[in-house]
Amino acid sequence: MVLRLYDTRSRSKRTLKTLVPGEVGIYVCGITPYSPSHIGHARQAIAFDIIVRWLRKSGLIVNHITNFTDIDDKIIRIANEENINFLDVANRNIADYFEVMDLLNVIPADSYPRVTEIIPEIIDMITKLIESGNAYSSPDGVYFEIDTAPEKYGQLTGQTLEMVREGAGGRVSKTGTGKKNHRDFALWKLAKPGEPHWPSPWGDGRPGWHIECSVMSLQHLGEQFDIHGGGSDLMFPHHEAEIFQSECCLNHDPVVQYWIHNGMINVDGEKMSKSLGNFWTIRDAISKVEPLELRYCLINAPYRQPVEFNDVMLDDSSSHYRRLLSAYGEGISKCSKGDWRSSEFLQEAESNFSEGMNDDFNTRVAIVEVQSVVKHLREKLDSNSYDDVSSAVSWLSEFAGDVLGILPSDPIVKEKIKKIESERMQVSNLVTDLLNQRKIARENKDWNKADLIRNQLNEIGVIVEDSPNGPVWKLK
RNA sequence: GCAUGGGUGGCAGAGUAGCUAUGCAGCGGACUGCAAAUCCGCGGACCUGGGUGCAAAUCCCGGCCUGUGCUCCA
Repeated sequence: MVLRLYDTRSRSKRTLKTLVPGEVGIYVCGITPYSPSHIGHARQAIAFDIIVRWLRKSGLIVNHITNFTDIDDKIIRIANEENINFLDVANRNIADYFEVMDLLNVIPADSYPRVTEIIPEIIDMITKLIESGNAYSSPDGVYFEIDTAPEKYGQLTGQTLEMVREGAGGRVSKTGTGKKNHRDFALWKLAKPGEPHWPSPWGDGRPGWHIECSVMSLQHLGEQFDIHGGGSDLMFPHHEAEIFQSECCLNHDPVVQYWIHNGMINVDGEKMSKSLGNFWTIRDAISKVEPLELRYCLINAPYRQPVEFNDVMLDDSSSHYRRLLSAYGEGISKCSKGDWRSSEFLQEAESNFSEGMNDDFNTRVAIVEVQSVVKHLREKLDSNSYDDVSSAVSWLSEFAGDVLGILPSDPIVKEKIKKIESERMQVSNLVTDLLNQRKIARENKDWNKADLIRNQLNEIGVIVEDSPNGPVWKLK
């Protein structure tokens, strides 16, 4: 089967053909750790997590690199405010990132390079860019000179030099300083008093924002590599700057074969941002729902679309998610996994699922198939046909679990079931007693008393459901 | 202003020419004393004006609305 992905540069879906057959290198721009991670970071990490999972599932050996920009203006500002070292700010937020990503079931990248660990390599690349005539040193730093490679402008956003010249309007004047041209961007910034800095041939300072990614991708993935990803808000200027740097330094065109960008999160129809006050950290969200419910919510739309996020959306997706998990949990507690390939229905579901994923990682289509298998599983559970239950469970484990990452691992599911069992045991006698009383009341058609007992049970956290085979109860 | 996406039922959101998307919500039914859970069924949509086609939500042109980018941003 052929995997097609949407390439921002060509603005079309292209068949994935890797530079080295059977292997794929993917570089994803990570976070600037100046504050605890928000759900936009979660959406991005989950989107690329699933992309990587699917590439692996397709038989490719994946090398996945995600970076941390652990030095920047905002990190410095916060460090100064709190009177601590800038690395303390970065480190605590990186720790937070790893913690929440683990909760969200994001498989770690193969490497997480940090800017502060590759300063010599950055200086090397800047040196090369000066030697090749693409960069120049000025009184306040080193800049990349756009006019040395004008043909590379606007490859991702479609803008031309003229457009920016005109459209920049009032913004042009405030960018000045040592630049020859307002469109040039910084490779090395000389330190102002009190700022963290590293020595360089051009004076003490620190790297500009874009150069790190060119250096890191080169280091880990080579002079040319397959996929470069990131949020759509990074297309300009960050990723276009990377194209200038990498291609001019390495003399390859293109360095990156496929550019893929995830959509933003909207709240009330607008991009989530701190200034609008419509901001959710990951911890905000997972204080309301389980982490995997959040994960489920964030893959409801294909990765390129904006995701509309609010309480209602979160509630909606968690209610379906619970249905999925309860059917799955019931399934694995009743029988071991079988072989889904023995079922025609499940083969069909697999085929639809894979077709969706191969069409630019369409998780929405994939979820529809998951929903349909859950429905199928419910039917089989209700009719006690355990061969079918065990094959459906194995399908879900493979696709909803391994590929989409929305199921907890079986030990955790079983642990949870066990925990619930033991909690049940603790109240079991009391509940049985009350249920007997209720049974008698119901037999006497004393509905008031029966409902009173049900309310009483509800207060101690027990939900009673009357099935055709008598009452079933569970803990909230 | 320029660039680049999008406008599908109450909500979310697939679908690029002919065949029920799907989920949540709603309605009806089964089951129930009621409720819950589960199952079955139903209704309801393709921004607008033209064009091409036997056939258009789907292709082409115009209009309107809207998101994002052009400054740090996942």
